Amino acid sequence: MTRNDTSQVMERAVSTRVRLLNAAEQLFAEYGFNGVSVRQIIDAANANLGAVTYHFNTKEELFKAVLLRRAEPLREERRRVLEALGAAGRDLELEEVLWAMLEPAFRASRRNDAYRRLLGRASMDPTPEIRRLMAEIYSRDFMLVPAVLREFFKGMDDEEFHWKLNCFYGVMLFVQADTGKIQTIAGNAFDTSQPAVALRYVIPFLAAAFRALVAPKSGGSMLGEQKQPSDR
Amino acid sequence: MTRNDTSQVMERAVSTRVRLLNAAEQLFAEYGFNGVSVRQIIDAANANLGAVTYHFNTKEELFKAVLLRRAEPLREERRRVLEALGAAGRDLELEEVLWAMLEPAFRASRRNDAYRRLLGRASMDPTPEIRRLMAEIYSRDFMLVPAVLREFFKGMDDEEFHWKLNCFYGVMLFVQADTGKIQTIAGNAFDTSQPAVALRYVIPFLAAAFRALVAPKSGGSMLGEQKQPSDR
DNA sequence: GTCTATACCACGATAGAC
DNA sequence: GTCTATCGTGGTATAGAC
Repeated sequence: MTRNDTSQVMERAVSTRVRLLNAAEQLFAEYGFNGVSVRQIIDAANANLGAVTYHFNTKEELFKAVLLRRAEPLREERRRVLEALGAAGRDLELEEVLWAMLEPAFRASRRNDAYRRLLGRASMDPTPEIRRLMAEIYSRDFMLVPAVLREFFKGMDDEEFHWKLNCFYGVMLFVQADTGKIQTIAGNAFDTSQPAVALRYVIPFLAAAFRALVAPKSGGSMLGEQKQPSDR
Repeated sequence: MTRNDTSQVMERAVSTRVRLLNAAEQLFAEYGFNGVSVRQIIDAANANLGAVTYHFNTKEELFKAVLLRRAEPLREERRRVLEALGAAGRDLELEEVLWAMLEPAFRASRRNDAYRRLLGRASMDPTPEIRRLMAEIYSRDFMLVPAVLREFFKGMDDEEFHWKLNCFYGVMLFVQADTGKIQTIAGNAFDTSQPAVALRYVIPFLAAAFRALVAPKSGGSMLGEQKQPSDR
């Protein structure tokens, strides 16, 4: 029946809501939240300005919806990879745990490559509203990393552990964000978009860094002192 | 004479141009280029909208002027520190070179604490215009790091060296940017604003990471492969 | 319920008065 | 050097078509 055929075509076509989410994901990833106008998004999605208000209310809630669509699958993937490692029934290596944290976030596909960059870039965005939003959506994921890694460094004091975590996030988010800065040094032929290659170099980098010894505070390490001791 | 007194007061007062630069530096550091309006800046600087056009032409050129004011002194400071190390007349340690790269950028003072965060945050900004601007202003500084570090790892192939550089920038810029993300894990009492403390932990982290061995490509490193060892 | 058309005020940029 | 008026565009809100 023609009516059936027509409705099937309608169902196969992507809804306005999803077209808006897809266009917003691409554009926010490329230009940041404040670098994209709602009108750019509706043009790319072939939609009307009011459709954004109807489906998402505000630009910020559209941004949030873009993130939420992928957040749960990513969380699930991390959980699955960690469990698969644990199922081996032996003590895990630090490198394996780092892999479980990074691989799901680094992985690219036709569907979520924009999300990978968006996640990295939005996580480094200074805007207070964006920072609040990221903390709201991803706080559980943030907590997973220290919870799992702390086991490997039980003797380490909190200050050192937190600084190493801080550096860890810098590496993870910067590689995810893939802003092209390294290409200004290494040249445009240097490809940072392949997750398997990234993991090959980032994991040994981070593993060695976490295992690094820090000189005890009392010791007179020349590195910790100021050059001019003039101001008290 | 009252005229003299008045003119001295006038001279002691900061010029509109400098008030605009100071206000813009603070606000851009906090909210990012696109997160601040010119009208916010002129309110904070007690200036008029037209004064921005007169002194800087556009918002983007005001942003550029904010960066340029501090860029040359920072470059000079890096050069000075490197030379002071070289003057010791011996082979440098990797840690000393890292210190020369990081300390001038991390150092905080009443005058440039906002600049430190602005530099880190703007360097991670995805907006194409900002990226172009940063490359234009700081390309020389970018090049200094690989030029100096390459000497320590002459046997390392380019791919590995560039990936390690990529991670290095992630750590440096994220620590500089000081976005407060780590505080959502470590708590608000965790202080990341002290350059001497940051250097104490970041330098051993990076030094160990740079020295880390990466398994050769041909070798069967389990980390480079997919999770399921089913094949073979 | 889903979307279109339109109006509102704040924004960046410009021209020109003072 | 400084300020005002104005233009096109931005995010948001709403009335109403379907």
